[in-house]
Amino acid sequence: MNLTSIYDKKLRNSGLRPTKQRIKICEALFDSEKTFHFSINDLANIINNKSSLKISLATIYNTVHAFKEKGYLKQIPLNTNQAYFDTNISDHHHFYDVNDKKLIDLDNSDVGPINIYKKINGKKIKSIEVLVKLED
Amino acid sequence: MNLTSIYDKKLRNSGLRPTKQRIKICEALFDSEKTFHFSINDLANIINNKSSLKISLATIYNTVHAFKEKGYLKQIPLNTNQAYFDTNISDHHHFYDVNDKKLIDLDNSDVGPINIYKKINGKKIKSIEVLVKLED
DNA sequence: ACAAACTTTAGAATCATTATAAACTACGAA
DNA sequence: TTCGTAGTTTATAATGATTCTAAAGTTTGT
Ligand SMILES: [Mn+2]
Ligand SMILES: [Mn+2]
Ligand SMILES: [Zn+2]
Ligand SMILES: [Zn+2]
Repeated sequence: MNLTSIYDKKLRNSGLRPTKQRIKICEALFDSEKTFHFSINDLANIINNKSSLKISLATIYNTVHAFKEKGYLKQIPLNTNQAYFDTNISDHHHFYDVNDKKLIDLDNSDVGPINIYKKINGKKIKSIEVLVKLED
Repeated sequence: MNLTSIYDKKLRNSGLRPTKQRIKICEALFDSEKTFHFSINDLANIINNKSSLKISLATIYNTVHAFKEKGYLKQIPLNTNQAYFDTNISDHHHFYDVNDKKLIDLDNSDVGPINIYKKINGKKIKSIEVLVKLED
């Protein structure tokens, strides 16, 4: 089974029609071995520079949000003027280099176990994310 | 020594002139025992509802940024469309209730020690912030 | 082939934030 | 105290990421 039909199935299973735009966005996001971090504009450039089929920004926004809903992407909590996403959806954390403005993965194995002792009544933990800021 | 003259000194020591706008912003931020979280708009409402001296949004932005630079405020890393700040500048962390969209402090004592095993050459750790998302 | 539901898109709208530049204020020196 | 300068405030405009709109295009099941 080739990648395109895997994406086709992935999309169908999520209730999303496998349009050529969505397949192409899947290719840009999930073809590579390595995971990566990106802003919407990064992704638009990746896609629209390397191909003749141009995808509108609106579609890229729509698709990234849909993929985030479905759990195929994660958004990284950061104090920036634009949203950053991650194709690495495993439980993991981040370095943020404030000088170079770069994100670096911190695998779960790079961080000791995190214990939260405080409980809030009627609420349960959905995720725990650690942001480690780095400077020179 | 009253609060106003404490703020006066605090501002002078930071190289900021103690204008009536900045004193008033200090009062809104630092008079209370309790620390709190706020957006720029929250702060503008707090100030401009409870007083006859209206302060322009531009000044509030400028002052909040200046205070953040000086370390009198912290910005909280969050995926929201607006910046959130914290008058609690101690080392601490946050719950974010995704249903109620509320921030709750997690004191350092509420979180076990955090160990980061990965090192990046030439960089040092500036801060470690944990965001724990809560859901119902 | 057809109708319905879904999708894409250009362009407009929104809105948080930043920039501009003119009027105002604080402050030190004379 | 008066003056000059640097710093500050403000209304307003500009910016830019994101979302909305509605019309045109596509996919899907029958
Ligand atoms: Mn943010
Ligand atoms: Mn953000
Ligand atoms: Zn990552
Ligand atoms: Zn806090």
